[in-house]
Amino acid sequence: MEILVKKSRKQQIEEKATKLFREKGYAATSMRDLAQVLGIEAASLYSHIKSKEEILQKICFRMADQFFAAWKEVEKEQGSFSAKMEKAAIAHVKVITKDTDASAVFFHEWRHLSEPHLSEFLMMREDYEGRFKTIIRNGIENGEFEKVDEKFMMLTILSSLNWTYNWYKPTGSLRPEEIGKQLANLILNGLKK
Amino acid sequence: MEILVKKSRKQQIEEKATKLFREKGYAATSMRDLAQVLGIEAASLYSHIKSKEEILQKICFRMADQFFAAWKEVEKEQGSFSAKMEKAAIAHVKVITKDTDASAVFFHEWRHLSEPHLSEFLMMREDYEGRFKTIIRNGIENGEFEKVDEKFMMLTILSSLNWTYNWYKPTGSLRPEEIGKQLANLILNGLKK
DNA sequence: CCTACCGATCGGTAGG
DNA sequence: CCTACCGATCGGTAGG
Repeated sequence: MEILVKKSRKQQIEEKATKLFREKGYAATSMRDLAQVLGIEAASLYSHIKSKEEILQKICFRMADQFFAAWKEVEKEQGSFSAKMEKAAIAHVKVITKDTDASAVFFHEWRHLSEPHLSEFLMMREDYEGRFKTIIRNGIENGEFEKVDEKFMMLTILSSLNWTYNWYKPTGSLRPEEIGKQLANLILNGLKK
Repeated sequence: MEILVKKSRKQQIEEKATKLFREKGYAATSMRDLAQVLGIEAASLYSHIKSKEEILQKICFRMADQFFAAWKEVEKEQGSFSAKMEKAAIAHVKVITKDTDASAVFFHEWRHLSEPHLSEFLMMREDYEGRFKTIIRNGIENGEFEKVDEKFMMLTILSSLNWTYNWYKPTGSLRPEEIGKQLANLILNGLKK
C-alpha cells in the first residue's frame, strides 16, 4: 500500500532538477528546461529557490549526509574486518539505490559547486574515504587481508560500489542489501572458485 | 631521452580542449575558454576545427578505437579464463593510463554527442562490454568461476578498471601493467587471505 | 506564478 | 589568425 504525500513545489523542483541534472548534466540544464518540465515559467522558479546552484548544493550535501548517517550501522559491527567491510558495502549501496538520480548528480556534478561549498564537499569525501581506508589498514595489520596499497584498494572498492547507481533498477530481482553482500563477497573472495 | 615533435595547431586545440572538458565538463567549457588557453581569439579556432562537438567526437571515438585495438592482445591469450581476464584488465588499464584526461572525457561527456554519433558510441560500448561478459560466462560454464550474474560482474569489473583514470599518476610507483595485474588479482582472488 | 525584461555570454560566420 | 558581429540563449530581477 502506497501512501501518497503531497509534495511541496520546492520538492517537485528539486526532484525534476535532479533528473535533468543526471540526464543532461548540470551545466547543460537550463532553468527554462526545468521550468518546462514543471509547466511554469522560468522566472517563477525563483519564488521557490534562490539560484540554480542552490539546487545542486541541496542534492550533493543531502547525499553526503545520508552516507554519513548510514555509517552508524557500520560502527555497530564488532566482528571481523571482513564483516565490517560487508556492513560498509551494504550501507553504501543502500544509500545509492534509494535515489540513483541524486547519486549520479552527487558523483558527477559536484565539481560545479562554487566555493566554499566545493572545499567543504571535498573534505567530507576525504573523511568518508578515510573510513574505508581504516578498515583496510586494520584488516591488513590484523593479518586478515592481503598486503595491498590501502588507497588503491579503497578507490577500487568504492568505484565498484558507486557504480551501482548506473544499473540498479528498483524493479530488478536483486535487493540493495543483496547487492551490497554480493559486492562485498567479490571484494573479499574474488570471482575464482 | 624525449623526442619533441612539433604539434599541429589542431593537435594543440584538441589537447587543451580535452583538459578543459575534463576539468569543467563539456557543456561548461566555452570556445572562448579554449581560445584563451591557446592565446588566440575564439573565432580563430574555426580555421582549424568545424565545431565544438567535433572535438568531443574525436576524443570519444579515438578512445573507443584504442580500447578495441588493445583487445587484440587479449585474443592472443590461449590459457585459462583467469588468464584471459588478466590480459583484458591489463589491456584496458594501459589504454586509460596513456591519457587520463581523454579517458575522463570518454567516460563522462559522451552523452553530449548528438545523433547519429551517440547511437554509434553506445553500440561500440555494448560490443566492448559483451567481450568481458563472454569471458565471465565461459569461465562460469567451464567451472573456473563462481556462478554470478554476468552482467552484474562485468559492470563491477569494468567500474573498478575504469576508475583508474581518477587516480593514476605517471609519476607514481605503479606501472600500468602492474595496476592491471593487481586489479585482475583482486577481481579473481579477493582481498581476503 | 506571470509578463517583461536585463546584461552577459554562448557557438559560430563573414570577410579580410 | 584577426575584427566585427550575428541570433540565440543564459541565470536572474522588478514589479505585480
